[in-house]
Amino acid sequence: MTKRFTIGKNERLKSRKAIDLLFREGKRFTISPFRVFYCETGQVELLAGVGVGTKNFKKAVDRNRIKRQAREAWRLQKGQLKEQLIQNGKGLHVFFIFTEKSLPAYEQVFEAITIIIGKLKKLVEK
RNA sequence: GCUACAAGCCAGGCUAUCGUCCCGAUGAAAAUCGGGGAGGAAAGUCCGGACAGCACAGAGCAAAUGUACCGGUGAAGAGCCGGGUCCCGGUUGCAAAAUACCGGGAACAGAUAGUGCCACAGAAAAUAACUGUCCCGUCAAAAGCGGGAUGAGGGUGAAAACGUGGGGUAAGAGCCCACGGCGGUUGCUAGUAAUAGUAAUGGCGGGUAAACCUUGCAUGCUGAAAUGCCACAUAUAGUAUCGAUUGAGGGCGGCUCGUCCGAGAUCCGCCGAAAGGCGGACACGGUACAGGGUAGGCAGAUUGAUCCUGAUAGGUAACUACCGGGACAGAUAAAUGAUAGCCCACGACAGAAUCCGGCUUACCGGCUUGUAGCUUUU
RNA sequence: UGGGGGUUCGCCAAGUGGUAAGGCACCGGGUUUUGGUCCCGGCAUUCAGGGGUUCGAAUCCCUUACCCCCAG
Repeated sequence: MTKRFTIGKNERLKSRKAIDLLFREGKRFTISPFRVFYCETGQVELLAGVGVGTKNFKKAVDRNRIKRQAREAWRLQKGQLKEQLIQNGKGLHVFFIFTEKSLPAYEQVFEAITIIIGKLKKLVEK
């Protein structure tokens, strides 16, 4: 119960192969600053990753900041989605890509992740 | 105390909760506990290395690229320190082009090795020609014409054939002389040297080498996604060629020696009377090509020419030697974040990816030291 | 990580040391009853920014900024 807000090594999308597969064959949708790729898997797991393009943000500091904000928002809100997956016996790979060109506020990112998780929950339910 | 400049240092702090990467301990595991976790520029990639692979395992020449006052320093450099020469600015002073002091700058080898270029203007942009001046001839004389001498007088221009004065001459010219300027050669003195001073000698034919170039020196090429190992995986593995001697010729970073490959010939086997023709298999190993598979892990890889600091010694200094103390992240889709509170100067530029030494650029503000100026007090 | 190229008027661009071509667009005038077409004229004081070499830089050199491309 206390370890719900984690984002450790085994909860991140790490394999290059899995990411390539996700981009090639996964489904996708766009919600304000993010484009989301997702793909259901057989094992019970929930892996996530974040990316920011060099084209929109030239400075590494800005890219790191957005990735950290997105990861923080995901960490705090993914609990319910994971419980649902465990109940249904499904797994899910998710990848976020930031598409805006200006630096966002943290609240903006947090709200966007809330909406995305709501949508993912509906998709899992089907 | 204030202002300006230069150099160096710091780069918000603390507490709580949640979260993250690495290391250690406990544990069968899950996990828990403890410790550590971006910079002065981590950046640009402008230089120099370390390290690794390939080539050569050699020598010489050429090309290409870079570089260029001298000495030192350092692993090395286009870095740093010191010195020289030239240029610019300031101060003192009646006066500072050359001379005193202070500060700043310099891609400061060569223009008498050669080639090219120098718009417009100007007679002419480097060799002359044109115009002019003077002499002679022609002619009664002048002009004109012809022959000869001469070289800066010719409005320009960024730049005009060492400058000024005198002599000299038919007219002139460094043609000669005096003073001054510039650079060459030789000698002496000082200095490690660049160079400076001085004497003699023989000159004074613009600029541009960040135009080509010449001279000296340096450099093999490619970069950690390099590279090595293990596991998985095709495949009881496809094609070509090699694993005897000589050798036209060809390749090896361009060339030569050198070295490697090599049609053909020789050799062996078969056919054939001979000439000649065909073949040198399989297996194993090497090389090249085609196709297929894998794309996980470990090493490289984070302590090294290390950095900071104190004392001593050497040195003008950069720096060096030695002794003592302290510090140093290590991921592999990639770690430092979020929330709340308090304090203050209200927080800039900005995020490691193989590692070091420099340079350059970005930067809110604060502190220290030095120099100069102004003001106050003694 | 390593390498290559570019930046000239509002847009497309030429210009390889000597007054910065040209087209489109724009502005003014003419022709026409009006508009279009056509004709004439105008439009770069800073050639991405800074510094240097040169008598003289868009051009040569150094440096900074931005943009594009390539290899794996």
